[in-house]
Amino acid sequence: MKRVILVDGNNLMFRSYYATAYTGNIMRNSKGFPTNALYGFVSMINKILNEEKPVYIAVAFDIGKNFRKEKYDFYKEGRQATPDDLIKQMPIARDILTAMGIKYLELAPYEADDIIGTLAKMADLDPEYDATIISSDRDLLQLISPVVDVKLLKQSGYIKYNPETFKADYGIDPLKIIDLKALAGDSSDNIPGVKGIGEKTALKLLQEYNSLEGIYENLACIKGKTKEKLETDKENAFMSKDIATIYRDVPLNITFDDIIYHGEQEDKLREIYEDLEFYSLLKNFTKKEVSQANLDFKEVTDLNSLNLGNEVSIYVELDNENYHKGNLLGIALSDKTNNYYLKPEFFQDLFPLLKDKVVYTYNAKALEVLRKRSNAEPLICNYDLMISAYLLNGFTKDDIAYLMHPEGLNVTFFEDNKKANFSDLTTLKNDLILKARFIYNTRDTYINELKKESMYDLFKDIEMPLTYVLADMEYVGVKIDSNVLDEIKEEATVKLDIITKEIYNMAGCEFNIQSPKQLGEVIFGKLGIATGKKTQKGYKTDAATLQKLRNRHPIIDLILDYRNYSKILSTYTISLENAKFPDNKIHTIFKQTLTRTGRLSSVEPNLQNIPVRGEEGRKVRRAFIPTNDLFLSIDYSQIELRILAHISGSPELIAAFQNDQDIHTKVAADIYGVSEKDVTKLMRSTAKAVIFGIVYGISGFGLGENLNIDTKEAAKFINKYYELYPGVKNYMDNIIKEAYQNGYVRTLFNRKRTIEELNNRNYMVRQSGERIALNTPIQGTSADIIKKAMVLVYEEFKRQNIQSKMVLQIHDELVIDTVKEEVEVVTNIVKNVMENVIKLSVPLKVGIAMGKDLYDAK
DNA sequence: GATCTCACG
DNA sequence: ACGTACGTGAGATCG
Repeated sequence: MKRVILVDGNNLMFRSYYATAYTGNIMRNSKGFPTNALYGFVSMINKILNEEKPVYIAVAFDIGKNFRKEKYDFYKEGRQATPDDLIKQMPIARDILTAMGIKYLELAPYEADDIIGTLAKMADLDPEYDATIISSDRDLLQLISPVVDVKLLKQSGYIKYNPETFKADYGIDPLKIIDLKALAGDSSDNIPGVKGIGEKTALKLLQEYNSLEGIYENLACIKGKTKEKLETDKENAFMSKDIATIYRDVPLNITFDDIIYHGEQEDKLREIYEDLEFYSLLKNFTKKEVSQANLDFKEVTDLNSLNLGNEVSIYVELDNENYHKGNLLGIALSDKTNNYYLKPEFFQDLFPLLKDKVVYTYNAKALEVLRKRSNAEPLICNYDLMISAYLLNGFTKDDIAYLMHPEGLNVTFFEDNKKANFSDLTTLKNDLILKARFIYNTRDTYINELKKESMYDLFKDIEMPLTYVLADMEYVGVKIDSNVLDEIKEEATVKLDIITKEIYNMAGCEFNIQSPKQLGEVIFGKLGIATGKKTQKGYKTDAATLQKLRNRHPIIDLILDYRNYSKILSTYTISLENAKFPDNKIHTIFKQTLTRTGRLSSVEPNLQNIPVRGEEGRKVRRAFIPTNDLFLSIDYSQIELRILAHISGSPELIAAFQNDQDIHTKVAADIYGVSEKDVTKLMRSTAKAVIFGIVYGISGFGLGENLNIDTKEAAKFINKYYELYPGVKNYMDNIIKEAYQNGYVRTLFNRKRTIEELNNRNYMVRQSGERIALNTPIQGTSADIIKKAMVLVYEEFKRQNIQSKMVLQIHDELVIDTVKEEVEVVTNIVKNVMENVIKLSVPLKVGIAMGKDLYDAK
């Protein structure tokens, strides 16, 4: 028996498109061409090829006029127009199939269904063949026969239907799905059916009378409203049946030999994937030939022979993304005319030769840390490609290969190189040369682009110098007292042991408390404490949910305790200890090119989320100790609100800050209409929540959830706030309008964020885009401000030969590892710089704390 | 690898 | 009727 695979291409494309379209950022290549539907389509086809190992396969598409529309004018009316972004991808799907060696079929005025129906009929008639149809469209189920089955695609996986399984599920024969539609109609195709009859009634009728014809012949036996409905819509019912019937005699003039699977033409497929930038798929190809553009280079064996021009680009490759521990693999240099490759051993001695050059690089921070590690002479790069690419496109990944591939320069991705253990030295050298050359060649373009986008100052005066500040902070690191961590670990372990036993005892069984699934079953199932909200896989068991159930059962408090200690144990003792270097310090990496707002992030480990709110967790801060004498922590007081006051120009808010009022108390007094001295704690904290929410674009519902109050009451607070501070409301409306007009928003320092979500067809996604538009200028400006402050503090420390070291930035806070003799001068410098880094219509204010460890310095 | 949960500003 | 607060990183579970 020969099996034919028949794929509903249209269905696959639509499905793939809508599977990801709602999220807002549909996948595009660097030229902005949409690729999301194609990516899903290709994945699906690959899966089919893998699972079915087909010999005969065809993919059917809709094309041109549609004969059903001719017959029935309202066919598929009311359907939303196919999005442009999807239409554009349709022809490429065909190209991909051709390159894959798969035949695709299309013929006007027929639909994909009809083509599949015709081929299925051929299989029905030819004893040598049977067929499998693949689609998520239930209409195709009518084609099921003893030799034709259907794989009906579901959200994940599929259901395979043959005549028996279909009947078991639906209670009718497959062909009767047509009659089902004739009665129940189909809103997606705008097939009317009989008004008032749905799937349930239709199935009952068909089980009794077998077919549409049978039903009408026995109309006399049918009672009541159903009968009336059937009588009224008889004409529609038969017309619907006609429309719903797949046409199975499309004049394709082919035989099964015409749809034999030929296998892929790798070069053609690769070309398409490269254009679409489907890197993960490209990786599946057998060993790619060495980078296409081979460049001439000289391998330097004697640094004296190196004769560099005035402008030089440098690229270094490490065997680890973590440059605090990675080893150097090779060095490439390019100047105006030449390319050079240098072995790692030349690294240290290279720096004196670069001293008076204008140096360009990719990831200057990594180079700088590496330089410090090898004690080489200082070098300040003038231009960094990683940073400029990030400023121009917030989605850029931290691998130069992603910038080069769209230009046809197919250097190996870091990930792949790592998997291959960096074993291919020839490719490595060649790739390195291409990278150095690329940095050099694109520099002017990027600089011009930055200027055009008004971000050159941000780049030159803030981000570039900041790279060196961050490199220094990371390299200096933060000392860890392992004894403190051990104590906390010990305590947490003991506590967890006790709590675990108590929980098991109360639950009446042992289970994995760390598994939300099992925990949910115990709380909501076994113990029946409440009717829980559901997540995708089970019940919600997060702290906010559990908090509300605290008085229902003593186990809840135990679980909250358990979670608290287990977080401390795993993330803040064990992992932190593991992250410690041999010098007893933690050297985090501050990611400078990651966030969409301009903030930094901190990884390996994250030092921006060390516990502070809860007392137990906060003790972890005792383990962070200064290398010098004490920690000084200086943080901005309510910087985001001050920025909101400034950019909204709200006179009330500005005045409040100018008078140095407690803003939460002031807003509470305003909202509740009482004098400030009568503001209670609860009123103040409610006002605080409202104020925070406003900055995020909160809704009444969200605030209600947060404060555990009624949605309407929460909405009242929000509206009251808008009334009191119309300038804020005005800002919100304007920035959103502006964002829709431009497609982006900017910070005070011109940092730009494009917001694709605003063009999304999904209302929720657009709403989210609006909140982003409203929040980004605030959060982003705050990030700009502290970044500039860091640069200025660093420069001032240098100028005054300060030995104290900036070691951490936590968004609105700087932590200085301070020499005790310098406490006063350091405090003054940092406070001064931070408060005066920019002149706003409200003063910037800082808070100062110090102590022998990070616990006290807060 | 996706999901849930929780730590921070 | 819909779903509902911005920006992050990381650990544990589970299919």
